[in-house]
Amino acid sequence: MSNNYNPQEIEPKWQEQWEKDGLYRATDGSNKPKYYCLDFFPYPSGEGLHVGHCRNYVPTDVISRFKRMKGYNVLHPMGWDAFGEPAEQHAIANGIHPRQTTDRNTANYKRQMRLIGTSYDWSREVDSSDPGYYRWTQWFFLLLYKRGLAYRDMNWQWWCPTCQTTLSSHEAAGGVCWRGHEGVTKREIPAWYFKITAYADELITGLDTVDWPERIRIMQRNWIGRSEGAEIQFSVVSEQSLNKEQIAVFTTRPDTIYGVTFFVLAPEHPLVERITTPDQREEVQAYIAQAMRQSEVDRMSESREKTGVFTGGYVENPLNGEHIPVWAADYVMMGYGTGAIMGVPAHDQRDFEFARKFGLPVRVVIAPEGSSIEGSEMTEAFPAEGKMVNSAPFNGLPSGEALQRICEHIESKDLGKRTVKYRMRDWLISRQRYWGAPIPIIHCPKCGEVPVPEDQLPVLLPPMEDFRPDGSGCSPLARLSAFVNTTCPTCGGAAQRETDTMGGFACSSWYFLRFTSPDFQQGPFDPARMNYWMPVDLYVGGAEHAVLHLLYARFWTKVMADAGLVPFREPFAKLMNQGQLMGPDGQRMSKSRGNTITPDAVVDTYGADSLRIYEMFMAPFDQDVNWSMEGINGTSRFLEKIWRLYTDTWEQAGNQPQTKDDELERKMHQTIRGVTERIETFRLNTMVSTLMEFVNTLGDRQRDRTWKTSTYQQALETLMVILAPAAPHIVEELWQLTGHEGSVHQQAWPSWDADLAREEVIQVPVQVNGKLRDRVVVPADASEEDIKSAALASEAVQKFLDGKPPKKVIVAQKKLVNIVV
RNA sequence: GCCGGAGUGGCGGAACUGGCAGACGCGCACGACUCAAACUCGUGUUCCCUGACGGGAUUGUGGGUUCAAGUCCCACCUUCGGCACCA
Repeated sequence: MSNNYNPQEIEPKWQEQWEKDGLYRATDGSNKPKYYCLDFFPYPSGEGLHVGHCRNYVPTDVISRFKRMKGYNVLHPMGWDAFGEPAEQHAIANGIHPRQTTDRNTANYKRQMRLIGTSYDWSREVDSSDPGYYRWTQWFFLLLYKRGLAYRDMNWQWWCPTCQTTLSSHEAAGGVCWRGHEGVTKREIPAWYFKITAYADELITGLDTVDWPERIRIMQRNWIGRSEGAEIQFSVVSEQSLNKEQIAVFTTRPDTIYGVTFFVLAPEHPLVERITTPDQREEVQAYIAQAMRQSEVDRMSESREKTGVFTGGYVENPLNGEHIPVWAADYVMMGYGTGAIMGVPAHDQRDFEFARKFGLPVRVVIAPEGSSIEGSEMTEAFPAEGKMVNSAPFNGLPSGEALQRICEHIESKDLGKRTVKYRMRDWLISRQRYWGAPIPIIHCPKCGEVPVPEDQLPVLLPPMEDFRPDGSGCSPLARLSAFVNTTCPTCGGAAQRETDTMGGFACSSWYFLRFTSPDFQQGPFDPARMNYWMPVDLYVGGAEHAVLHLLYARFWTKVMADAGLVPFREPFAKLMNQGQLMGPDGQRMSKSRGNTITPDAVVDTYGADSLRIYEMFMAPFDQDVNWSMEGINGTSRFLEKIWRLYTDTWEQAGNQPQTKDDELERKMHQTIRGVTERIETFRLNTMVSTLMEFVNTLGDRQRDRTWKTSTYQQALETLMVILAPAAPHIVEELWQLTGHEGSVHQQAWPSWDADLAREEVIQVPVQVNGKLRDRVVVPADASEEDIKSAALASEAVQKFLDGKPPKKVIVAQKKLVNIVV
């Protein structure tokens, strides 16, 4: 046992052996407790993995290995989110079919994941672009359709001219498509939607039942954007007093209704046309034309200066009968609420800016407690609560109470009602692209929309030579008459297939279920196995999916629960987000910046175990950190030190008489405790430093030549086992070299003895007036009284007492003594 | 603007419920080994004063609570992320 540590030799050897032995297979129907540890479904890009991705895969692997040793039946699967625009875009750019590039990329990802020693159960690998998989994605589409949660609508859509496709509002956030292309615009196209808004409330309340980072839960709540308020009907003032046209506004502040001094319609609002008076027509039309020319993005980014135009029309305030001028202005959005607002400049900052710009009156109806304000003198709106003024029957009430009273009044007079609005829109699922799961719908001239019968699934994505989008607003599939032309499943007449495909987030909204039974043919998953494994116990991935995938998957799960398919309403019990790993230059790693560090390069120089340990050691799991090439030297040295420890001392350590080393034994139990607790709480950086301290202690024994004890040998045995999750290869090799049978990864995790871990003597710091002056050493079982007298007896302490009697002596839980003079 | 996280040595970071600030590692300096270097090992390494003993200061800034504050409270600064005319 004298060869050198050579990770490049031993790592592939063990990876192959583990694979052959099926060491990481999850067992269905075992009576062990289960643990489902899942990584976010990766999209296999052509660039392959860089060390930043390992920040996700290494920790989940450590947890999985640890849980197995703790006696759990662990499901730790991996698969590919293979459909989607990026694969197709790449294929178009390089003239290779996405099937080929996808297969090549997944093979590369898999190779790299093996390279870093992950323990995935590859027998459960799934690929969302495989017909055996997307058959069930289509099946779920039909489930949603049958439950009234999928519908086709003609509407203005977000459109990315680069991707030549429509986008969901989530994917178009900020005017930049989620692939990073700027210039997202709107286009009127029929498209399919999922009615996620039907679950808006439960998507908020469900967040209270899961163990997720607060940050993500807040982001989801904000995204859904629930606001309570009232819809209030204003009637249009017109010559013909019969048949007064009603126009509703949504407001969260019905208490400010007496402060309405103008009324605003979104430029797209259908009423604008009708309410505009002849003398204002020209001006209004010019304004609308100008507003419509700008994309919604420009309208938002321009934000500051308000614009608008008076229509010449008036509406009547339903509470006090006042006639209020109606304006059209683009700070009101057609897509939210009713597309119309009541302008209350005194109590809303946006309305205030608008009023000041156009010289509209500002009427205060809520005064701050104990003072008064004057509309003409205000420099900003007063949005807070206060006391009602200028509000006829409600004057003097606190505004919060007035809000309720006004709502009651409005409801009793049938002028409106309390409602809840959400910022979140329905989920646009149509993509006018090739590389996705075809939407399983047939358009029949006689029967209308007809779902493809389940026994005819999957609707196969047909092979195509040229699948470039043509800008027609239709998917390239529309050019394939053999695909499009079919017969209606209901009437048997000639009909056409839907040619849109589903966006990739459909595929990833249920994949975690497929892993429980990837071979199942009678449904998307085997109910028995799904019941055993689900929900996911630990879900780990980047925070960038906070409102996309994580919201969609929760939505689908709730639909499945309502359909009786699954017995839970939240799929991911615990979620964690790894911190980002930046390049050495502090920039996000990317090929174009040239700062990418690949696991291949690192494994080649240092080995996978060094990489794994460094990934954990460099920073807390959820913290952003820069890669450092010097830093990894340290973890590499750590493993070499361990290797030498065994090669130098193992053989003789095994032949020692039964001599004990109490201090080392204590350190060993403390280490087992430390490592166990730190893995369980995901503090993997300090788990590594705990192991380093232990190895340093063993190194001290070797150097001092005090290592020839049976305790030392026990310590070496223990070290292999507790290091196994973090550095699986070196430990497996040592396990074999030290003459053990089987795999170290199948050993039981050791327990610690609290008595043996306890120190016999303790060092108690002594402070005088809060400043450290001395430390006294006392037996661990000393009473507080003993500690106190030992502290007072200290020479250094006496010096600072300067003969004066202590005013107060505090002995804090045997941890510290503070003497106050 | 609003919401959330984070500010600790030259660097990454540690400090569980308020109780020895700087664990562990990197880097650096000196020493041992070597003809020499690398590796390895040892010693030191927050800053200031001191030859030393020793002392003082110190967790972004300012205040507060407490016997005791990196940790709790208030205000502010910086920085990173999210949202951003959502009525």
